Amino acid sequence: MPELPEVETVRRGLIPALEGAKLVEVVQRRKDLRKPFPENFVSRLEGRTVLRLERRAKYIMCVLDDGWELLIHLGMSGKVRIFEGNPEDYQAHDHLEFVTDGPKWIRYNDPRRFGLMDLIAPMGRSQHPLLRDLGPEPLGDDFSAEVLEKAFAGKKAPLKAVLLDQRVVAGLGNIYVCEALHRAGLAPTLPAYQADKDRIERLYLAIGDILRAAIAAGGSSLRDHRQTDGELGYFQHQFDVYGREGESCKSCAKDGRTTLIERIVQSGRSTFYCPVCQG
DNA sequence: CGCTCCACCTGAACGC
DNA sequence: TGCGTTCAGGTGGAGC
Repeated sequence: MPELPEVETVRRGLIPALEGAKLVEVVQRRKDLRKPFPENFVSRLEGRTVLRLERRAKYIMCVLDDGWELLIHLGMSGKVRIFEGNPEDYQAHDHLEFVTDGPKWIRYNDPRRFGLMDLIAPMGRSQHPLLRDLGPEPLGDDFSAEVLEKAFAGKKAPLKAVLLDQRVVAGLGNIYVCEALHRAGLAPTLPAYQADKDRIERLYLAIGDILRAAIAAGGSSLRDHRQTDGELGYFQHQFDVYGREGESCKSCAKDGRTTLIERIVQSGRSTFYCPVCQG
């Protein structure tokens, strides 16, 4: 499910409930998600205070008062909800609960269990196997057209596949890659090394524009994504291509042309694009 | 190493 | 109504 804008929406939603709050009780209902929970997960969290919530790529990092960090990845279907006080009985796939001294009740639900959690030792973030190979944050100072240019050099994989590679730039997924390529007017099938400076500059700008707009809309809700209050995200209404196979291209329509969005499969995943303005 | 494919898991949507 | 098939926002390991 969640790409950078959805994860950032969840992080922002969690701030008022978790920053400065003590975890007075942690309820863990199964031993694993995609990976096993860390050893003694509950006892290592109970009594800890959360100092800050940060985000790296699609990971939420909870910085704890003992220097350790709780790392959360939502996988495809992970959801975090915040309740005031004790919510009614738990439902299927409610795998984890955090009770704070707030008292806010934070619940992690993940039907497909592609999510994962881990504990990172103090100062261990840069060595962590899930984090160490990540590329730059697309909304951070380390990301630029030059970074893309270097990453694209010599790569004959299509732009779609290269932008999904978290080592190139961290946080994009299937939706926002499709949308960014459309906004930049680039064919998803173009071998990365063939993209010239001009196109790369457009792509760089498009990525930032799309992500900022999506965060402002609370992310995109297709099936699973919810904000932490249960509210939907709204960016799906602004999609130009994603999920719009057979519908008309909005930017072509502005130029007085009628063209239809197409769907192809690249590295096993749907790509939506306009064959005319992404020529 | 570069690249593609597949499995991991559940549920929703669709066709018959 | 029910059953089988397909697909889904991610990721890492297998395999070529």
